[in-house]
Amino acid sequence: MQIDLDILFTWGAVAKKYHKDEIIFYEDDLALFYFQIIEGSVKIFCTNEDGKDFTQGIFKKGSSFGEPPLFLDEIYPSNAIAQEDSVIIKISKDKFLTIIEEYPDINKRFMQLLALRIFNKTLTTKAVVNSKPEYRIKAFLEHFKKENANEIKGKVQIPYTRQEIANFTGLRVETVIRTLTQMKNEKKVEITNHKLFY
Amino acid sequence: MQIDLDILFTWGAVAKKYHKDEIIFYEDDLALFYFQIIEGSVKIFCTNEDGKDFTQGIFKKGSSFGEPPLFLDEIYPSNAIAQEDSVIIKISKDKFLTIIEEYPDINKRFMQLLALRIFNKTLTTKAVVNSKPEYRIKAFLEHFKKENANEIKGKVQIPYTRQEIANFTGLRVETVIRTLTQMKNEKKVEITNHKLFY
DNA sequence: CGGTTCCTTGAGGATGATCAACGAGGGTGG
DNA sequence: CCACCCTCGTTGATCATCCTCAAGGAACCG
Repeated sequence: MQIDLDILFTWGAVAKKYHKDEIIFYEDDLALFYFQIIEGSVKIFCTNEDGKDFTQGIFKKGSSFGEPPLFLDEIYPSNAIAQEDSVIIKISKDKFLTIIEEYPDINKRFMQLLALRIFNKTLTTKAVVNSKPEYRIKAFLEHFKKENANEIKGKVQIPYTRQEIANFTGLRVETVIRTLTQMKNEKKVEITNHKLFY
Repeated sequence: MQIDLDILFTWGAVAKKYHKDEIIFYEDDLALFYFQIIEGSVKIFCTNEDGKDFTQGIFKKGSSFGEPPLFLDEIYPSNAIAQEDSVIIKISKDKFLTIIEEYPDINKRFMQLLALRIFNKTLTTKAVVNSKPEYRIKAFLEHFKKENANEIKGKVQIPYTRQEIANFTGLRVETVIRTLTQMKNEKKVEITNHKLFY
């Protein structure tokens, strides 16, 4: 949970429903609100000139998203879309910034959150700039495992389609599939019944 | 200037000289200090398995670098090297975090700094994941111009070698050169006497 | 002038993208 | 229970392009 719901509502936040595939904000929109997910999930992505999507991140229940531009008077560098029917709480930028100032512990947690985002983006960039598909996919799997690090031991099922992995890694579906079967033969991943484990 | 030097010294910071090409920290080192450049410049970079470097950023006089892991008890995801003989002020992580708590305006500026880094990294990732060399280079040039945005009007000279541009974009030198001459023919950049203008 | 460092060009090869087609599973309605 | 559809996974053939390797030229500096 990012900011306590009581606090958000006290300061005048409102919850809004979004249908699956509804756009929450567009690239180049000015950032005017702080968003926090109460129910559902949100994908942040960019589209390049030839229509290929790149997934910058997926955010789940309890997470906030799209905060950085709020601190900068900037536009969004990516789009946000509801991946499923979702309920999202919104509060204006000004109020959000005030909350950040009023509550030192929230402030501190945001600093850590931003630092973590940078850390992860550094790793992502490093992985993605590397041409080799296997390296990119391994980095993606590693990252997923770390995020859901309940159990370091043992294989974890990867709950993404090949297409989604392609969008995360900047590869094409076919390349993802071919690389994964290769990795399977080399025992680097496990595939049972089309389901992927790492 | 990131943190006022008086404050840093009051809290027990020390300045240290680094020679050109001296490593300041290595990837996988635990982050123990806050660094701020008094004189010189620092390059943050990663090296991938086949020895190719990727430049994550270059920091100049007055800037801090390598802060995100301080907030996270994390290791560095990249290396830092002095690009020239430099003087860098160091202060322990604990003291740095204390300063952040004690001075609200410094806190605020750091929040903005981290937000800006995320914003830029989002753009970088977006550019780098795109296969087309021209797009990657254009994004790099755009970014440089924005950072040094004294004069939006008119061409700016790009003070980097082709190799450095290659390291920023994840391309090979030859590809950078060929793409640049192509862009020159299409009047997208200007090249005079091997010097590049955008 | 000799030695670096950087820039440039060409030829060839490796590999990911593209295009086209098909297979497999799951859900729905008749 | 079956027929249909829709999404997801898979495979093969071909293409485009960036990388690689090799060589030489240009600028700069002591």
